[in-house]
Amino acid sequence: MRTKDNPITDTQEHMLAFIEDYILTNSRPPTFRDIQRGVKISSLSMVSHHLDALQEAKHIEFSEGSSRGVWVKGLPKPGDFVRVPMVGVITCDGEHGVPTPDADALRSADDWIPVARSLVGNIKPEELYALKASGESMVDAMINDGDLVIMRKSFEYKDGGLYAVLINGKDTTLKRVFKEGKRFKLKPENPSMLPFYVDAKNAQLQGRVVCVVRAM
Amino acid sequence: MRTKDNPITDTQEHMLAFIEDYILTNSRPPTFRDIQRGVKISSLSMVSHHLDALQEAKHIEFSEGSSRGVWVKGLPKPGDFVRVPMVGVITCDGEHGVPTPDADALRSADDWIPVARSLVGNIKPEELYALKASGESMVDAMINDGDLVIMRKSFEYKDGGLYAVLINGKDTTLKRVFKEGKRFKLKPENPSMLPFYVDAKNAQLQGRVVCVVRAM
DNA sequence: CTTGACAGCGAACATTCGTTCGGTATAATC
DNA sequence: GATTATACCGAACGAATGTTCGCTGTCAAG
Repeated sequence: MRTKDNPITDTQEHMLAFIEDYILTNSRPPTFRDIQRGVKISSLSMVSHHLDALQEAKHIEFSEGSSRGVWVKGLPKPGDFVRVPMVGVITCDGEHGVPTPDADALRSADDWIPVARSLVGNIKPEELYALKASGESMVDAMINDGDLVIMRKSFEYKDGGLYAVLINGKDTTLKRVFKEGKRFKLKPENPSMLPFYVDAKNAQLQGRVVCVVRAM
Repeated sequence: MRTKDNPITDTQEHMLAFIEDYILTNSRPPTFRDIQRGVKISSLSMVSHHLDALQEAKHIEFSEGSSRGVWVKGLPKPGDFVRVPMVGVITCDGEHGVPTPDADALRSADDWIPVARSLVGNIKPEELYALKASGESMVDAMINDGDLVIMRKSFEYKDGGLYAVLINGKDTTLKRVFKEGKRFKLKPENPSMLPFYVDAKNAQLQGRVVCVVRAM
């Protein structure tokens, strides 16, 4: 952490590491006395003094308020993320019922996927939900079996976009969608599968793909 | 937020929203008096009373310590994420120099991508860095132009994995790698491109792809 | 050796913060 | 109307927390 621009002592480096660790563990900043105990600093005024030095060196910052106001710069903040409820699995190949979750279902979801806000922009969290993609039908759209797909419930329709489509009010599938007159063309993005068509009145676009995440 | 299991009053709902908003804004929990001011609660003891009710209803939780110990359940915590430094662009098609960042470069990176820890497992943050993929050569490996690729610096080599390969000590490219005798086969995952070969002693595997993220 | 600068120490202080408790208003019950 | 229960208020208390300040030790310059 020590750079030529901002030389800090070993003790201050230890303090920095302790504060970071404390925040990561306890989800709130430590008090001065927590730091004193944790880094074995003899005097409380020394803690204050070293914190001043660390602030001078731009390694930490303080909140206006008084207690527990220290923060390690660059550490992820709760506001950097959106909790996206993991709602279920969506089959790309076949059609299975994955209803759009209503507000209550979203709130009571057990699985949450934290997604960086920078990935989804300024969308309200209630607008988002996550599905695990199943099947091979979207491989040409770069969506693989097992990928996590972040969906947005409301959107402007754009021809050729990726949508979760509810068909006949009971089956949902992930497809690339084109509007052709009064019907939708649902196109699996896999050369071995053929597109199929549904009447617009029987198809409901439940969500639009805004983000794809794949662990390997 | 109100459910049949845990009915809470309107005031308590407001408190919950306020606390969540406060944490998201200030990166630390509010004090009782912050809540009192924010939700316009007449008495401090009422704040305490309502917080008890909210804890009873399993909507919030308290830390052991005393001050600023309230947390809204389910809210993302700093420890849920790893900061991954955004190091640069890696070309899939051609070869361009993207050195593996050393520890100092990682620490001083300006761009950080927060990645859910659940995606990268228990890897130490220092092991990770992020690159933006450029080019079309990996489309069959589900990596598209513009995708964010999370790399791990140390790894067990597995034949056929995706790696950032440093060639002749100066050019780096993202390829699927196979070992064939004393040389590596670097295979672009694009049917229109041919694999090519480099001597193992001239190729260094800098990192392995552990996660791919794509905003749409 | 003396002096001065400075880091470090520890106690004391002022503010913040969570908790408690007696009193008051409101409303339902008898 | 009297009684009881409940919600509510506000002040006060004690523990916590950040800040300050005088004292001590160390070490180098004079």
